[in-house]
This record gives sequence, structure tokens and C-alpha cells, in this order.
Amino acid sequence: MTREATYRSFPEDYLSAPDRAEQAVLEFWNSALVFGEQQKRRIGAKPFIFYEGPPTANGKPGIHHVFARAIKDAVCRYHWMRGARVERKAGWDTHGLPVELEIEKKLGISGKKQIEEIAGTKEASIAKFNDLCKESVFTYLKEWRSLSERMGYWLDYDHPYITFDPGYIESVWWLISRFHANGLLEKRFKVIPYCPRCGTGLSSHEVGQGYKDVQDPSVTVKFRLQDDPATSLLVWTTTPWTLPSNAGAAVNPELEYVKIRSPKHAGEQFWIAKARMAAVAPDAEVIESKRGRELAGIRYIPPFENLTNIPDLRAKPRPEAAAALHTIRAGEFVSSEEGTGIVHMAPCYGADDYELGEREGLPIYAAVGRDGKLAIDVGRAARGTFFKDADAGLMAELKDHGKLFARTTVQHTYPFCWRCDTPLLYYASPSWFLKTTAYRDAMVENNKKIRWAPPEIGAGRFGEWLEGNVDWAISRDRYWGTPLPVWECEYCNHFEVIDSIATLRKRAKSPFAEPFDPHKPGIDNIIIECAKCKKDAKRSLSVIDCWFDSGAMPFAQNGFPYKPDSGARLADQFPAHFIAEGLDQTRGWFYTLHAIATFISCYDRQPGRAGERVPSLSAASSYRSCVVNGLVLDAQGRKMSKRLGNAVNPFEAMQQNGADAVRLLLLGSGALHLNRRFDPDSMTAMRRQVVIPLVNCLQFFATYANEANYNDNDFRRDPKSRTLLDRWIRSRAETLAKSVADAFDNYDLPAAIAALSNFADSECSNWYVRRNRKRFQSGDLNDRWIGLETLRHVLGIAARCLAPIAPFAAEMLWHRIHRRDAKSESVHLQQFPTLDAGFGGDMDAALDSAMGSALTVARLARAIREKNKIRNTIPLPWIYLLVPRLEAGAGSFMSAVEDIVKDEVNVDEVRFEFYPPTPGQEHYFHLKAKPNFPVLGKRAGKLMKSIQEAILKLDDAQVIEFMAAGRRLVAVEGGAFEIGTDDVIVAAEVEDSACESDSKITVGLNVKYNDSAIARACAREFASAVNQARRDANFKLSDRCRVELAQSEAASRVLSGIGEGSGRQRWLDDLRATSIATRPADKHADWRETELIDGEKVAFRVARDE
RNA sequence: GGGAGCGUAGCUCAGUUGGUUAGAGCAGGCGUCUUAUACACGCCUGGUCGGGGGUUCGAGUCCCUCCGCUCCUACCA
Repeated sequence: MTREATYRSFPEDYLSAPDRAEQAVLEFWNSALVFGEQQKRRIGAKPFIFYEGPPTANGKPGIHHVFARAIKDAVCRYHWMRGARVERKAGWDTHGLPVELEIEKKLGISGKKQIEEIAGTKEASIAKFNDLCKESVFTYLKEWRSLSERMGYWLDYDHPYITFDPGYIESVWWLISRFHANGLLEKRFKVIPYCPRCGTGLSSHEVGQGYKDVQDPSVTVKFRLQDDPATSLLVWTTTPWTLPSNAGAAVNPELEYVKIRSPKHAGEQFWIAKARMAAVAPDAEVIESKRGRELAGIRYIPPFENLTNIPDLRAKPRPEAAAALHTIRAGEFVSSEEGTGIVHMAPCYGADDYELGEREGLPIYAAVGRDGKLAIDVGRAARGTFFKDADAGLMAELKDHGKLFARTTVQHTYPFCWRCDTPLLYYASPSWFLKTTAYRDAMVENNKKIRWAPPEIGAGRFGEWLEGNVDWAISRDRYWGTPLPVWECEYCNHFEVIDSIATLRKRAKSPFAEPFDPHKPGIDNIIIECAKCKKDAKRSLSVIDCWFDSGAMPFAQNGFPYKPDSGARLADQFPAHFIAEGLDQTRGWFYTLHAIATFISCYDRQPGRAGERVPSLSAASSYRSCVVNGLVLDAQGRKMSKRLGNAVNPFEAMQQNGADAVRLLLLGSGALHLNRRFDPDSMTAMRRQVVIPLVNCLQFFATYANEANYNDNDFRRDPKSRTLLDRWIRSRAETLAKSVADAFDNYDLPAAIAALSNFADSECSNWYVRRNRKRFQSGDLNDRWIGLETLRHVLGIAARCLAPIAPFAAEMLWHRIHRRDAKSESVHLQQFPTLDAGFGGDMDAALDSAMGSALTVARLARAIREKNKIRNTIPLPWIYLLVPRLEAGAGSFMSAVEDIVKDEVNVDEVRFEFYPPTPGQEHYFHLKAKPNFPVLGKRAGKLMKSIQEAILKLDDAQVIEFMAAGRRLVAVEGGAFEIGTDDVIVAAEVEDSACESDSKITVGLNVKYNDSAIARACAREFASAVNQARRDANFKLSDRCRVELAQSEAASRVLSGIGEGSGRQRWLDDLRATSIATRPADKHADWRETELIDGEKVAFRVARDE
């Protein structure tokens, strides 16, 4: 075995088993402490501030989590490479209903009542329940951490913020105390969306997650008038279950109402809005007409007459209630768009109903309790029936009593609990609110300063949501959450907000344990003295909406304002430059961060005890840029769900394809905010476009660097000896780095990947390396080293550009462009190429353009060969190129490109023809002029069409004349119009099968060839066969061999072809050693045959030349 | 019900301030080069740019309208 090579390729099984190679990279990162080193090297550097949106740690991570995390990781890595200090503090959202539900499921119980019975006493039950919640959070932390590690998402997991941490909770308390100090915390009786199963109200952003289309009854009910039972009000509702709680009927005071009579309802009369008559009772006849306000005060008989003991949420009935109850009331909110224009009012179950009821002093009947069940028997609907199930019995009851006017079903959307799927009801409940509407304008203003990607989310969805902001209901009547730090006096209704454990300790009537866990139930026992009346104040039993926890994170992650240095930390890490989460966070984290930070930075002007430590924060949201990503769907475009069984396991996906492939697929396929389909097959496609070309280039580099004993350490670079291709690929590499940087600066990651793919595949692998093969195989050693140096240089740029996106492959590539014995550092400790000294010096637009022309010529020439069925192996005499006449000095480019074209197209001569042409000279192409629309269009306007006609009519000679003169008058309707050379585009007219053109270049290929050309083609094909034979025989690159050719006519043609062959291919060295031998009659095994272009077969064998 | 977005090749998507031959990748067909690479390269096929109308010398792009899909929003009884 020879000693190990100096330069290595990728591991052999990288393509088939990327996981193994990536695991080795992970080991390297761990052992070299690369992430820690990143942190160390930027101490004191200017920060790029990033906030990690804390995942709810109670569920297993899915592939969609990889999406947002890939964005976050790539952006953070990029900014580190650009020289910034990027702190990446991990965070965990640990509180809330999701965690509680998980425990309920585990215990096989449901609802608050059962939770409070899991241990001996209620207190013991809650204590046990919360302990279980806390434990459950910890079991999933590991899953998340290993997901992050495997995908290469670097986070500081050793110092995470955890929302249940007492220090974090104290920060939240401080924030609540600031809201209170500014008069923005209040307790209100309000109709809020309420989940009867969870037993708690939901905030508007939670409700938004659970709308569903459902069929509901649509009933029109008769409310008989007390003084005239033959006349009824027609009342429409889709919630029959609210009818037993009816307290009034509302009409719009301005609308016109009519009393009608219908043949279908003999002896009866009805009041209805005039506008609704046609829809509800088209055959009716109007008897009387009145304005809504004139109807107010009329007394009716409630739909369920003899109900007693309906619970009334009002402890003491209001004195005016008796007069107002079950009468018509005027309400501006009533419309005549739908229904009957008369609205049944159940103040407990509707916001409008409640407001009006409050004004009129109506009772708040609650026939349906907070548990969602009927609290009383209502005829056939028995007590205890779930509210949605009570509809049928109630309607039957109405029908029996002749009170049902019409009944159908209607499809509409109805809210359900986002976690447990129970239908919500709107319920008048006492709740604690943050009056965010007080600073809505500031939120709207601050939002305009945020750079949203894509912009329409900020201006549209989020902006509109802010415009319609409502106060934030932050209390939850649950167990596992940050306790609301409000103590209420039972006697005088005074309430206080406690801003820290230290304050609580001072105020508590009796001492409590140290250290103190502020969670329920312990805290509920602490009593403080009411500051006003000196009596006992007890804690409100609520916990805080866990969304508040996560939105508090800019302050609470450092324990502001209580932890030492937290003020300095806040000043350093606020606001974030960058956050990124899924679209679903628009009303979640994006909002809560924004609402809390805007309050502190714009509204909070009353420094409290700790307030003077608040560093001056510019009026801003807590983030400057927000990148929003779409959903991850399955390969068929369906939402992933456990139910459908189509959820992709991220660990399996990465195990099979590698984390790089997963990251590339997620970041590279389409704009980030669009939903993307996660098709496992596409992962290989992404690798093929970006990573594999680089792997191949490296393989090539390693092969020839080893063979040439290339040493990057002692190589003296001499830029002057670089070839045209060297200079070109260096220019392209710098352009790549610039494009990738621009893409990252615009948060356009797909553009970065597209640029990488183009460079790796089209430019580096399939042009630079391919065109340079012969040079590396048999060139002069110094020249080979120059080429190797170039290749190594551009691969180094590519590796660093790739590093933020596909960190594993980039690392492997970076290591392998260094000698095996070199102590190479991680690519993730390098700076971005745009910061290299002298960056940009290699960019050469003229060269890029000339090489672009060469590529075009090659493509066009190949197309001509294809059409004429002439293989590339057959050399053709000449090719004509029609190109724009270049500026002085640029001719040398063309002559250099000429060699490339000659070789690539396999022609003996390249002939140029320039335009504008010299008049009178003979020329190969016939020129044709076309209007240059963008230039000419602006000037010509309406004349465009006739000018176009005139230009197209110009023949070859006229075009040449025009070009020489520089201007020409063309005839248009009503006169002449002068055009200049910039107004037209000149190209050749091509109808010949030997010509091809695109918008810039035209080529003509001589497609006639002679026998000698065939001989040369045969030689080339024979060489190819020899190479295949060498490969089959496992020859090494450096092995020389002897070729024996069996005597035949074809064989001598091959030999003559070899004689005419040129170039410095190594195979010629072999072939020159070819000798004619007599093929043994017994067909010895090492002889083989190959068929050449002319159909002849030649037999040959190769043997190692010892 | 209200708002937003989308609709471009069989599939996934690009497409600048309107500029006349609408691109790329994949798939399909046909070929080709080659001791870095067959997980390569080239060529070809494939489009009434969702339908209709309008503005304009000129529309995938701007306006109107209709159709389809998606998301958001809403206690309207």
C-alpha cells in the first residue's frame, strides 16, 4: 500500500450514505468545539441580534420545524462569517394548555374537575398535576436538542431561557406591573370565546386557529306579543340553545318594520323588517308599518314561557330590569342583511347582546353553564345536555307550542377550541385584560419600521390585524402557567400587582419557603394586606396566557430587570435584527413580541421602582427584520398530519438523505413564504444541482494535485501566468460570493442556492474543469500547479458560500482543499469571501462576457452538428462567428476564446466576421436589422409599427450601408424618421441547416469533411476505447501501457489518424506506442474489439508497460 | 360575509420600470463526450401565460370582469 494521499476526495460512500459522512462532521464540530470558538472569537464585536422563537417543548419536532430552523441557522451563520457577534440563545416555551392537555391524555382524564381530583385534596391535585407538566416538558427537550444538533442548527443550549424558570416569571411579573402602572390592566366582565372543556377563555389569536365549516340549524321563531298573542315578532337565530336565556329582542331604531299577514299562517300576524319580507315571507301582505324605535318597549312572551330558576350571572338584579325584560329594545348593531331584522338577545352569549343588556340593565341569564351543559330542564331538552346537542330538543319543544315559523340548516364557520376541538361558546366572563388598544397607533407605526419578508405580510396581514387590535385577554383559569401576579382585596375590590418575589416576600402576611417556586398552587395561599383597607387580599387564581411568556422573551431571557447585568444585556440585545418563524406566528409570537415591546418602548413613561434601570430603548418593535416561512406539505400538496399518516419524520429524512439535502430542499425550492411540498425525491435533485458538482470538482482536484505533488503551502503564486480560463473562473467565483451575499442581505435564500448551483454545475464543473482536463493530465508542471491553485481557490470560495446553507458538505469541502497533514480549521470559523483582502479584483465583466460568447458558440455549434448528424469526434474545417465588433484591445480576448472554441467544437479554424461590417468586403452572413424596441419604442411611439416595417425591409446591402453611416432615414406614413445604430439589433438571417443563431451571436459551421477527418475521428474513438480498457483493467493514472492493434484496414486508418492528431492528451503517449501485431487465432481473452464511426471493427489489447 | 395571495410546459417554479423568439430544473424522446463525474452533458418535444374584455404602437406584466385554488379574517343574531 502506498502512503496516504496528500489531498483527499469525499468519502467514497458519501453519495450513498451521506449520514455517515455528516456524523463525522458532527464529531469534528464537537471535538473542536467549533460553536464555542465562534462565540469566543466575536467577544466585543458588533452584534447581529437574533431571537430564537421558543418551541413548545411538549410535542415532537416535525419537518416543518426544520424549515424555520434552517432559515435561522443559515442567516446566523452568514452574519457570523461577515464578522458579527451572533448570540444564539436557545429558548423553551414550557407553559400552557398544550402541556396540560398532554398530561390529561396521559392520565386518561378530561376537564378541570377531574384534574382537581387526582390526589387527595384540590391543592395536592394541582401540585401533582403541575409537577407532571414540568416533567413532561423535560422529556421532549432532548428530542428537540438532538434535532437541532443533527440538522446543524447551532444554538446555545447550555444557557437557554425557560419560561417556567422563576427568574423568567419575575420578568413577566415586572412587565405586568408596568402595564398596571400605566393603567392598562383591568378586570372586566366580557363576552369572550370560551372552551367549556378546558374551562378557560381564549384570546383572539387562539380562536383564529380553530374555525371550521359546520352545519347549524337556522330557525325563525315567533315571539308572541303579551298584549296581542295573535301577533308575533319573527326572530332568527342559528343558536337555538341560547333561546332559554333570552332577555330581550332588538330592532334597529332607524329601520322600517312591517306587520304582515300570510295565507299560510291564518289568524296570525308578524312583525318583521320590511327589507327582509321578500326573503322570509314573500307571499305576505303588509298591514302596518313602523320605524324600529316606535316598536321599542313592546312586551313579548319569551320563547320558553314557564322557566324558573334560570341562573342569572348578575348577583343582584338591576332595578330597571323588570321593566326592560322581554321587551323590544333598540340596538344600532341590528342589520337587515340577514334573518328578520329582529334579533334575539341573550346577554350571556353575545358581545352585542351583552353591551345592550348592560345598558338596559337586563339580567344575564345563563341556561347553559360554563361547563357547556344545560343547567335546567327545558321541556324535552334535559338538564345536563351539551349545548350543541340541546338544539334538537329545544326546536321540537318550540314546534309543539306553535312557535316555530321556519326551520332549515345553514352552513357557516364556527369556532372550535384549537387544542381539544370542542365547540366554543361565547360566554360573559370576568377576565383580566391588557388594554393594548391604548397604544394601537404606536403598534401600527412600529410595524412600518419592520422589514418583512415577504413585505406583503407586514403591510397586509399583520398591519390590518393591528389596525383592528382588541384588548388582550391575558388571564387563563388553568394551572400550569405563569401565575397572574394580581392580589385582590375581598372587601374593597382594590387590587395590586406584585412585581417580584422579593416584593411578595415583603408583603406576604406569613413567610414562605426559600427558594420559592412561584407556580400554583403554593402561591395561591399567600395573602397580602390590602394597601387601602388593610384587610386580606388574595391572589386572583388565574395564570397568564402562555403567549405572553414568549412575547416577553426579549426582556425575560436575561431576567430583566432583576438579574445583575440584565440592563446591559437588554441594551446589547434589543431589538433583534432578525427573527424567522412560520406564517402561523403572525398572530402568535410576531404579535406578542410586538405588543409587549411597543408598550415598553413607546408607552411606558412612568418609571417604577425598577424602571430607572430600563435602558433607553428607541421606539421600536423588538425586531427589525422578520422572515416568514410557509407550510411544509407532503409530496401531493396535502397538509402533513398524524391522522393522514403523511408526516415526514425529520430524523429519518436526514438519516437517509443527509441534513444538507433536507436544508437545501427546504431553503431552495421556491420563495420562502410559499408553502412547499416535501417530496423525498426532490432531495436528491437538490444535492445533484449544488453539492455533487462540487464533490466532483474536488475529486478532480485531489486526483491531479496528488499526481502533480501540488503543495499549496510552498507554491509561489504568479497571477501573470494564469490562463484565460483561470482568470474567468476566478471572476465567476467572486461574482458568486457577491451574489450570495446580496441574496442573504435580502433574505432571499433561494437566490443564494440558485447562484451556487449555477457556479458549481455549469461554470466550475462543466466548463472550467472539463475544459482544463488535458492541461491537468499532461501540461507543464508549473502550469498545472497554477491551475490547481486556481481550482483550490475557487473551491474555497464556494465552500464558504455554501457554509451557511449546507454546513456539512461545506465543511468536508473546506477540509479537503487543504493538505491532509495541515491543521485545517472549520469553514465555519472563516470569514465570508467578500471580506477577503482585494476581493473584487478578479471580477472582469469583459472576460465574463467573452466567455459567455464562447459558451454560446459551443452550444450553437453542437446544435448544428446534431441537426446534420455529425458526431463531435469528426473534426470540421472551419466555423464562422458573427460577433459585435469589439472595442480596441478586446481582440485578444477573441483570439484566446478562439482556442477554446476550436477545441470544444472540434474545428480546425475559427473565422470571425464582425458587425458593423466594412462596406464592400465579402461576407459570409447576410445581415438583417430588427428594431430595438426598448430604445426605439420610447422615441417612436405610435409610429413604431411602420418604422418596424421599414427596418425589416432593409436588405443586406442597406444594413451595411446604414451601419457604416451610423444613421438612416426610413419612410413612415407622413414623412421620414431618422434611426441610429442603437435603434436596431443586427443579426444574420439564417435559414441554412449549417447555421444557428441566438439573440447575440450567429455561427456558421462548415459541415463538409473528408476522409482524413474520418481517420482522425477513428483515432479519437479508438483512444476512448483504449481508455475504457485501461479503466476495466484498473490501470492507475500514472501507468504507461503498450497497445497492440490487430492488422486491418481500419487499424491503419486509426494509425494515420493518430499521426494527424494534435494536442497534448496523455492517451497519445500510449497510442504512439501502438504497434501492429498479429492477433492470435485463439482469441486470447485480453483482446477486445471496438466498432468505429465507419462501421469497421478493430481488435486491440493493452498491456502494462513494465 | 370581508380581505389577501395564487393560477405560466406533464410536474415544481423563474419572469426586472409594459418592449415583440416567455425561461430553468425534473419527467419524456433522441443523441454525445469522457481515465474527475452515468447521480454527466447536449439537443428535441412540450405553453391560446386560468377565461373574457379594456388601455397601449406593443400586455405574462397595467385596469375591469368572470372561473378555480389557497390562506387569513369574522360572535353580525
